[in-house]
Amino acid sequence: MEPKPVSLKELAEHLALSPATVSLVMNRSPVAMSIPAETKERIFEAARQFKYRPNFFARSLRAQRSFTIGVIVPEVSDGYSASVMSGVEDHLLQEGYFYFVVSHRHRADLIDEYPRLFLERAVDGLIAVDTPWTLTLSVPVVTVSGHNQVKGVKNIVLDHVRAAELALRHLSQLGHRDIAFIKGQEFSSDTEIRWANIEKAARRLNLRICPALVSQLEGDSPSPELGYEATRKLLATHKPFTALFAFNDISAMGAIRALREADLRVPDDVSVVGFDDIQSAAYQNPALTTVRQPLREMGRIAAETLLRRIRRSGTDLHGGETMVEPKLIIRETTCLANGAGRK
Amino acid sequence: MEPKPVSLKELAEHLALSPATVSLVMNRSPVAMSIPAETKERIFEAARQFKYRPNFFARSLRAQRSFTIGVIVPEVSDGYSASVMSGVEDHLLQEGYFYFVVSHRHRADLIDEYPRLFLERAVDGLIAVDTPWTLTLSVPVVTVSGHNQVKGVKNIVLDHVRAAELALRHLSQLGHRDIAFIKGQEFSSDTEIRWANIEKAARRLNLRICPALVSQLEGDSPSPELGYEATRKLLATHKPFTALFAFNDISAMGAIRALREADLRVPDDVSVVGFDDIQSAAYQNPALTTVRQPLREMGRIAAETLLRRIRRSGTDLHGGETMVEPKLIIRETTCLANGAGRK
DNA sequence: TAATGCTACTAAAACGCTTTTCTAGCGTTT
DNA sequence: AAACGCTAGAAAAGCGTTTTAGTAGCATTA
Repeated sequence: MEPKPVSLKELAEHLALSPATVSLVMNRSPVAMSIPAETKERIFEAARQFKYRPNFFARSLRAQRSFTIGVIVPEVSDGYSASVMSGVEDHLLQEGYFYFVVSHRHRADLIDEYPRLFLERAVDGLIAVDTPWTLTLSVPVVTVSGHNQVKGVKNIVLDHVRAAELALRHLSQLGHRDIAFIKGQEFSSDTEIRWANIEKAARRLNLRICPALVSQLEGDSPSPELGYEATRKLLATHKPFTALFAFNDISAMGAIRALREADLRVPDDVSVVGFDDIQSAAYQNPALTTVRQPLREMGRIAAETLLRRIRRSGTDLHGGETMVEPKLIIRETTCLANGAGRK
Repeated sequence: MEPKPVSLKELAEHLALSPATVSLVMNRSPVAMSIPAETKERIFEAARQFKYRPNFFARSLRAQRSFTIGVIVPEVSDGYSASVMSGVEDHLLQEGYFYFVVSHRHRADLIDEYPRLFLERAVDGLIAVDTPWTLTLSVPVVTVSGHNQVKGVKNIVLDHVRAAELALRHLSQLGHRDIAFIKGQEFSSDTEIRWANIEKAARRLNLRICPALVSQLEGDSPSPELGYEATRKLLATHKPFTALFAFNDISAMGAIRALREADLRVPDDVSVVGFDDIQSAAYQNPALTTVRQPLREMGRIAAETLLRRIRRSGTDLHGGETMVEPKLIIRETTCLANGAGRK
């Protein structure tokens, strides 16, 4: 049990100095220049001895700064958000900031309410991960995978042009022509841009996208179940395909299970490409070929960007994007398209 | 952009009342009983109109309460911690609390320092997840999977007796006698108790544990790589085994890969049992048989327990445990032991 | 008629810090 | 000797609340 904390006033009293002097010295204020080294040493020594810690609220109340930021994600226990948070944390703690986390679970009312609550808690800024963002707040905001151009809000995004290109070129080079797709949920902020770029890349590569071979994730559970369902629908059309590009690794896992249940071998009958490269992707059986997003890196960049904006508050609050590059990780779920059709 | 927030004093001025009155009414203090309903209505109306929000720091400074708790985990992006946090968050936000998260990544210095930082930030309590805990602090502490009996600290734990029993009885009933084990890392707080109970359960079931068939996770990466390495060591002994009980699902995934590479089929040649039942366990290929921990539930219980303690601060701060029950989830990685040996 | 009680509020302290402005005492310059 | 400048620190305001202890004015009671 730590002893009852000592206040600045008590410390000053013990030193026979005024609180002002002690505060000035402790904060290494330029005003304390004229205080002789000997006195300063006495103060530091006493602070050490009594384990003096400035009261956080008193300090924040004065300074109107909390050294706290808010992070809003769809769901903490989702691997995507968690990876980003890990990067955010890296940078933030190192800079003396703490952060609050909230999960909105795609409920529109919470997406609206939580930023307000953050503001009430006087956060110095906030980071929205994979969350549709439309507000301009009185504190800096940075998004990860936000695609709205909101005044003053900076988006950290993946280079989706390149991501689509990487995946489709890979499949195309393996000889795949009949490619099925699983799009993300409506509410997922990457869904739209990702799909638009897939269409563009397909056109460039002369691949035809068959509408019957496009399925979509539905529901907001972060489990592979959704990919499983989406793939069952694809299978139900009885339209043959030799490759499947899933919205993320989680849904790719569900897809593989659905394919297996339909007696289709992966990759021999159907090649599968995931997205994200989460931890367990490499340890799937077979190991998942996927487009890696540098999620942790994106979190770190978001945190850096946010702190920079907090520090030079006022200046350069123009929005815009910072792009990071995807990388194709080829593992075992893709191979040459053999005879085209099946069944 | 929200308008500049209005203070209590300004609001009072506008109403031609004193700040005290407004505060009393806003907080529904019993002292405000004598204020006529009409005046109260005026106050509420003005508050609504000006979007009055009490300044968080000023309030906390006065009340010495922050409505914030600290959560310390080994690593946010690890599925185990994330699931627990999800449960913690559920309860906390609903009760008007926010929480800070920090990851110590098994660095002893951080395990020491972060609680101090939390205290500086004036958290009302804290939750330690899968983290060795020895401190008695001035605020309530609850652990998830902590096994030290620390004065005043409540541990939320799994019923490890039953967990070991469930897994070993299952394997035993399938005819397995040569069972290999992967223990957790030294630093993982469940490692010791889990292993002790496995030994006990084995004795009860008349299973002999061969020391050569006991491997251990090493390193602090949260990836399946560690289970892969541990299994390679097991394989290197050339001692035959027909079943493997891994420390968690992640390491089970690595184990399965190592077995496959050694041309061993799962489950035909070796049955594998995991632990935790993380999201993707059901979607492994083959789907993982595992001992489910109700992680989210444990998080919720931890949060509830903590808030209860914060509220009746002072009373009943005795430690002790709250136990939750595991459940065996039988999927596809276990089957009857065929001919005993192999190779 | 004086004491009592109620109603509808207010005054003021306190929470613990930061920061600007001020000052007493001393030595130095002109 | 008056003016100035420096050193070493102190005083005090202010951040925005909460809360305890009043109090002015009126009606009721003894």
